[in-house]
Amino acid sequence: MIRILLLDDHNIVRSGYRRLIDAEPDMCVAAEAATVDDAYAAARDTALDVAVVDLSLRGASGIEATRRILARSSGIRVLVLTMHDSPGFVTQAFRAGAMGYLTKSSDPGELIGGIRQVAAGRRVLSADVAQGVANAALEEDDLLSRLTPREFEVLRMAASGESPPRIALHMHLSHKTILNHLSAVRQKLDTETDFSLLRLAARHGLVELPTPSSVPC
Amino acid sequence: MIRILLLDDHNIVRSGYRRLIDAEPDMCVAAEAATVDDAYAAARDTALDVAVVDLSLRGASGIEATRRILARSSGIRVLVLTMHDSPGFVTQAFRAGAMGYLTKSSDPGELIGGIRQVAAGRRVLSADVAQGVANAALEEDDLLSRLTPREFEVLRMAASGESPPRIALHMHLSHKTILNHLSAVRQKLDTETDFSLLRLAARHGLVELPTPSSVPC
DNA sequence: TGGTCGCCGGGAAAATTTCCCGGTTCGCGC
DNA sequence: GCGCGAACCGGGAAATTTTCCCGGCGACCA
Repeated sequence: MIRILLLDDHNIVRSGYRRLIDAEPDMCVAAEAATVDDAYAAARDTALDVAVVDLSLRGASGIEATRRILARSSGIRVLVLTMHDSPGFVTQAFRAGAMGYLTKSSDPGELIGGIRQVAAGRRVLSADVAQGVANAALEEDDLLSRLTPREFEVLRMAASGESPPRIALHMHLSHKTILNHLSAVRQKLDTETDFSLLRLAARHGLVELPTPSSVPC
Repeated sequence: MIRILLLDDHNIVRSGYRRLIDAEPDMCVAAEAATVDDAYAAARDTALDVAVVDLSLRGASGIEATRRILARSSGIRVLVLTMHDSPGFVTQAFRAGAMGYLTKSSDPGELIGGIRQVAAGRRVLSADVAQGVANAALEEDDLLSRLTPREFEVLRMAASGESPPRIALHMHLSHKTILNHLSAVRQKLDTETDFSLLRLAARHGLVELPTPSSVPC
């Protein structure tokens, strides 16, 4: 019998997983957790074989959860189950010690099979995700390093919401120079829209972005 | 017997919901869909009582789905089930004709109960969400709520990084119409730059933004 | 000393955005 | 039914912005 811990902050989603898993004769959900702390406590107090972990949790990430669960409990394996399919997440997860990575778009059968694989000590990776990882590993060099320091700085200020005139004022430059720099940035980073440019900047940690939790404005 | 349509682009999550629902004696999942188009087709071809709709779909949003489902099938009621708890989403959903709004953090019992309520023609709203909506309604009208559904949808796609031509293609509209919508959005929301517009959208939970962790180092 | 590079900014061409228009559909009150 | 307003679609022209190209400056290096 494979004993399983579910970590996902959505109650309903968790309940659904439980039904899926409990329907299998050789596995059962031994614990549920909505937060990293709860999961940590469960891993300490309960005998477990596999932890099924969501990455996008409120507060700390599933990566952190993975690390903490593994640090506490020696026999356990972690299977990440998330909506994200970015290569970055995948490498982060495996680096943190996960044994498997599935997206929520996978077949329910893949989840069941994946749990068995992971419990047996084998690695698991969604086919759709593997493709992306392979591509990223080949081509992806850090885009931001092509920017000159000045361009980098202008992008940082623009991405944090300042308007070009304000940036110019702040940097004691001409309005026009800022626009020229921004133009160069757009071209070097090959972005179609300013939206995608900002997303790129955010992905590289250039700016911190507001989260839905800070609603009032 | 309440006949239900599930619309969610995550296969595994959908399967979980199905288990939850099929365990009830008086309801059953009559159709599943991963895309708005599939849901539309299902609503046309199948006799249905309630549609359980996720808001964050790849491509078009659940708002759009809600409108299209309701337009096609007269007897059906829509229950939105999503991770988002921002007031903007809630008002958009009800404006599109939804009868209920639950977050995934709700109890599984609330989903079951909510389906029964909605099927009976009563409105349903998560307690946690109601709080936020009430606050937003009191202190100031939510910025995003001044947008029309169409503008909302265009903003959502643009903010998630799609280029205007791609959006036009996806929505079967003219390139020009998208630009006009975006222009209206910029004006209504009074943003100086597209960067600040995207930040605003992110703050209201309109899009999920990439985090620094998604880049391989 | 000549070459390259980053940086600054002006001016004109090119592209985009904004603005305004007419048309359609839908829902609502009368 | 009928008028009314609102949302929606999209074309065309004006207005604005972005891009492109330019010259000039200082720093670094072979």
